[in-house]
Amino acid sequence: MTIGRPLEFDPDVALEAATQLFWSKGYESSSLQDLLSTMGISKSSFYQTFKSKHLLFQSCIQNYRKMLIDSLRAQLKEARSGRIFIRTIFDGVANETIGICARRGCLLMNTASEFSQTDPEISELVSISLENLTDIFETAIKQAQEQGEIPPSKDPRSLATYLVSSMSGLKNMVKAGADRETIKRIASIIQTPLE
Amino acid sequence: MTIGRPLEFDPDVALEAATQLFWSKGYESSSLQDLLSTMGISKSSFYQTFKSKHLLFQSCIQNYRKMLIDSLRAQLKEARSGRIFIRTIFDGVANETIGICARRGCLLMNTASEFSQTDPEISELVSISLENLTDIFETAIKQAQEQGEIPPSKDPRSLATYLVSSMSGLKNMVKAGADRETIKRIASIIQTPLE
DNA sequence: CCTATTTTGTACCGTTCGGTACATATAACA
DNA sequence: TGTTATATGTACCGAACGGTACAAAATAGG
Repeated sequence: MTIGRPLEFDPDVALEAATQLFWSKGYESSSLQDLLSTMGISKSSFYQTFKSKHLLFQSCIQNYRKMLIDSLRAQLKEARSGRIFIRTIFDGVANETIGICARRGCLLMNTASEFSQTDPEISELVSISLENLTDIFETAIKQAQEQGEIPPSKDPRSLATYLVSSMSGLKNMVKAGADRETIKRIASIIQTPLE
Repeated sequence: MTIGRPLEFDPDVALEAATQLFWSKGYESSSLQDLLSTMGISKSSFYQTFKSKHLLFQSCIQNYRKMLIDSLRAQLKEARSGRIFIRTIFDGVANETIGICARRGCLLMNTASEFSQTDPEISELVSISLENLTDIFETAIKQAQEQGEIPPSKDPRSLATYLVSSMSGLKNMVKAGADRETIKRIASIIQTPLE
């Protein structure tokens, strides 16, 4: 057992709460007060455990990255084919126009947009995360090519980065207020280069 | 002649300077001090002429919108065809990876991302501006269809919104740090649904 | 029970935030 | 030359910002 007074909160739960807040409001607009309320801890505990707002944010990005990548990997594994996986992901964005957590985009893309290379550590984290994302799409594309769903002539890596870019744009359209049907139509067109 | 002491600065020049700052740093991260230095005016003049930071921002979006739309319209007019216009626009994004004003994306998309529907007036302004953008792409697509460059079977409006979405994603990839060649490749794939 | 170790509550830090009040300066008009 | 109208300079506002100091509280080991 560790010595000293035990923590009165679960750091993982608090981190997840912070991640959700940053996801919804971005870095600058999430004040320390906002974070403390959302995480349900005091200022002392905050700085004791997470050191600073900036370091917490980095942890949140890592947390989000892991969550996202794990989820996508699981979905790809369960999907009946690489092509279906991609279709499911893109068509699913239309559902982000409704609900309580709607129109918050993707934390990684939001961060890329908010910081745009002004912060080295953040840039590095975002870059790595986006590469992970690209890797998954690339895997899905290669699978689809083996399954004859995508022409083998197409370069998987290029298509994958194209999909990441397109996903970023699509999510930003959601943030801009586009309706469900519009998103569906765009998502459909996005996938035509796969044919 | 107007009565009273004359302005010691050109409001249009100051507005343009503010627009550039908001474009580079976003709304929240552009402090009043930043704005005053960039615009080259005093706090008194600022509030006298522009009322508030928020109202100034709205004016800047209008200013940006006008600038962007006018520029695009002119380019479309000069272009040898609708298809070439689109190609020029998308391939040109690769150049935004270099230079002093690089990686700042598009003020409209940046604003959509930063505010994501939290501010009614801003949302409205962004929506209208994006519609204007879509209109131009739609015009270009229709021209291209008449010129036999794009299959007439494709719906111009859907393709246009797709292009807006794709442009948003592409610019965000630039902000995320993607290199010139990557952007070029993505830009190329983005245009395949036009064939 | 005492000490060592860690967490938490409370008060406080200087800075910056966007915005305002008001006196002063500069112009046109009578 | 006042008078009126507008613009600028200076000082200031309360609130919020992220962050820190330090004492009190709670645990484990001796």
